[in-house]
Amino acid sequence: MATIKDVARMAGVSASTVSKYINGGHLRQENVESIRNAIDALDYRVNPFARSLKAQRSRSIGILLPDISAPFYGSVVMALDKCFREHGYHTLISCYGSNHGLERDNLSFLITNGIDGLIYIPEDLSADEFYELTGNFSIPTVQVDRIIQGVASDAVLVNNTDAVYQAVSLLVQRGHRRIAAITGPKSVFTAKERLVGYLRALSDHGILYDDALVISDENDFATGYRGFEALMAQLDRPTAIFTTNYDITIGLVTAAREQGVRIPEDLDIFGFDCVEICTMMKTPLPVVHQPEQEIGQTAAGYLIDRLEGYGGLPRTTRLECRIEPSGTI
Amino acid sequence: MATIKDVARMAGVSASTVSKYINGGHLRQENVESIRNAIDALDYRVNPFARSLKAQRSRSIGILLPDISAPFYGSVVMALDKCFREHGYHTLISCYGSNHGLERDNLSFLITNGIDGLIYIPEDLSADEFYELTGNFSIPTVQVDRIIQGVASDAVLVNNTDAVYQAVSLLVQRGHRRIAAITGPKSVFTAKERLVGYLRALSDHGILYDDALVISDENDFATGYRGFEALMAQLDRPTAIFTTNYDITIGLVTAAREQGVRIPEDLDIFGFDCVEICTMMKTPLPVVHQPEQEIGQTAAGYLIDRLEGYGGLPRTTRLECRIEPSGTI
DNA sequence: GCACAAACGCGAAACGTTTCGCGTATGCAC
DNA sequence: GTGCATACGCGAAACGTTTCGCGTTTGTGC
Repeated sequence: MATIKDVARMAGVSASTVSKYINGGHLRQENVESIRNAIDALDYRVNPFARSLKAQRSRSIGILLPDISAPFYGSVVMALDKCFREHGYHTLISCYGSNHGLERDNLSFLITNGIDGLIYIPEDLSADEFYELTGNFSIPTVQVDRIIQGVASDAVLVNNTDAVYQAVSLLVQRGHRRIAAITGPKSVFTAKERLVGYLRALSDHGILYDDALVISDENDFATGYRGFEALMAQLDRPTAIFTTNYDITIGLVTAAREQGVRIPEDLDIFGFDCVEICTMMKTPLPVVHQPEQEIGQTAAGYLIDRLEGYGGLPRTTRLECRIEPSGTI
Repeated sequence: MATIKDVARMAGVSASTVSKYINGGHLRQENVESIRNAIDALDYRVNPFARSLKAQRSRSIGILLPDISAPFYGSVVMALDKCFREHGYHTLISCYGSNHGLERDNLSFLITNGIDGLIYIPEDLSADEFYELTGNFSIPTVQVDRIIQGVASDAVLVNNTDAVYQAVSLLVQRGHRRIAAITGPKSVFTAKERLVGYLRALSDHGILYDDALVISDENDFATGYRGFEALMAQLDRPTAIFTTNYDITIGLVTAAREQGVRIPEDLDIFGFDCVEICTMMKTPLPVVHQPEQEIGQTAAGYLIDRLEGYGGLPRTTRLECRIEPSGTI
C-alpha cells in the first residue's frame, strides 16, 4: 500500500507538495503531471485514518434510527446516503430497534466512532440524556421525522397535523360522521401530532370525539388487522377508518378484504405511506404520502451547511405531505 | 477532548500503561483503579482514527447492496448490523440502486474508507472488475444472496432452486397443470436459480413448459400487477401463479383482488417473502420465506472468522427457505 | 541586467494511539 | 539478607497525513 511519501519520491517532490496537490492547491504544471503519474502508477489512495487524525474530521455521518427495514425509513436513508455521498461523506448507519438501552448505546457508539455529524430519528431519549451523551462533543445534529422536546437542533419534520386534518376532512366531505383512527404508540411524537390533526378535524366539523373509535398500539401489521376486528365488533360501527402508518394500513386493508367488506362502498379507508401499493388499485385507496426524498435531501442539506461552518440558529422545516392519488381532493 | 496522555498524567502512569489497560492487559490493582477513575473523570474515549492509523485496522465493515428500502434487504441488514455491533464492529452501508457505475464507485469508495471487511450483495459486476477494485487490498468478503461467477469468497445464499421446486410442486399437488411464474430480471442470479426450480418441478411432474406462462421483468410492484393482466388476457389462462419477489407478489395479489378474482378458488397464488402480510390473511397465501435473520447471522459470522484470522478455503452456505404458513405442505 | 514581489516547494512538527525492548520493582526461595 | 526469576511499567518510535513558516525560485518592470 503506497503512502504519500512513495508518491513524493517517485514524483521527485516533497510529501507536502503531494498533499497540496491532493487537497487542491496550486502547483507548477510539471509537478502536477509528475504527481498525477506517480499516483496512477502506485495506485495511491489517501489513508483516511491518517487524514482524519490530522485534520480532526472524518467526513463520516452517523444515522441513528429505529429500524432500517421499515420502507419509509429505508427510503429516507436511501436519499440521505445519496446526498452525503455526492458531497464526499459516507454514512454510518445504526438501528436501535425501538429499544431504549440500544438507543443510548448506539448513539454513544456512533460518537465514539468519530462521526462529524448526526442524523437522528429519536424515539425514547430525553433531552438530558441526549446532551449527556453528545454535549461535550457538540456534534452537529439534524433530527428527522420526530424531535426530542428540549433539544435545540435543526429538524426536518412533516406537517403531520395538517396532513391528517386534510385527510379526515376529506372523509367528512364524503359524508362520514363516525370516523375511526388507528395509530401507533401515543408516546411517539408523530402519533401524537397525527392524533391532533384528527381531533381538530372532527372538532372543526362539529363531530363529537368518541374514544372508542381511536386505537393506539404498535406501528405494525397486527395493529391494523386487529384494529379492524375490534372496530367492526362495536355496535355503532365506524363508516370510515383513518390510519397513520404503512404497516397498520396494510393490516387493516387485508382484514377488510378477508371479511368481504368492500372499500369504499362498505367502509371508507384513508391510509398512510403505502402510496405505491394503494394508488395502483383499481379504486385507488387514498393515502397520506410523506415526501421521503425531500426529507432526506433537506436533512442532508442542513447538516452539510453546519459542517461547512454555518452557525445560524436551529432551523426547522415542516414539509407538506401529499394526498394521493392527487385528484382525490 | 481528553487524550490518553491526559489520562496517564491524571492517573500517574505512562500512556503505554493506559493503552495496556484499555486493550485488556494485566496491571497492578492500584493502577487499574486510578486509570479507571481518570477515564471516568475526564470522560476519555479512545480516538478511533489514531487507533486505526496505528493498528492498521478500523473495525468497520462495508455493506454494499442495491437498495436498503427493500424489506428483504432491510431485514438482512438489520441482522448484520446487530451482529457486527455486538462484536465491536460498525457498519458502513452503501446502496448502488442497481446502477452499474454506482456499484463500482461505491465499492471503491468503501475500500478507500478503510473497511476491514465487506458484505456484498452483487448485481452487475464481473469478477475482473471486482478483483481490479479490491485485489490489491485483499479485503475479506462475504457475498450474500447472490454471487459473482468467478469470485472465490465466502458466500451465504438460500437454496432458491429447492424452495421454488417445493412451492411449484405444491401447486401441482393441488391439481394445477398450467402454472405461471412472474420473476425478476433474468440477468440476476436469484431469478435464474428460481427459474431453474420452476422448470425442474414442471419437468419432474411431466408438465410441458410453455414460455407464454413465464414473465420476467423488474423486481417491483408494477411487474406483478401487469403480469396478472397479461397472464389473464391469454386464451388458455393459468390456474396458478408463482412469484419470486416481495413486490411482485403484492402487485399480483392487488391486481387479482381488484378484478374480483378469488384466491385460491379462482386462481391459486404462491408468493415470495411477504410472510407477515400473507400469513395473517384469513386464507393465508402460501409463500416462500427466506430466513433473513439467519442469513445475516451466518454472513456476519463468516466475516468475523476471517477478520480473526481464519484462513480456510472459501465456504458457501445454502440456507433453506421455509414454506409459510408452515402447515401448508 | 538588476531589484523586488510573488509564487511555490520544503522540512519539521503535530495529530493520538499502539508496540517493542528494556529497565526497575516485586516476590520468592534459600 | 542475598540472588534470581518474574511481573510490570516506561520511553521512544512509528503509523500517514496536514499545516505552518521559511527559504528559494520565478517572473516582472525598469
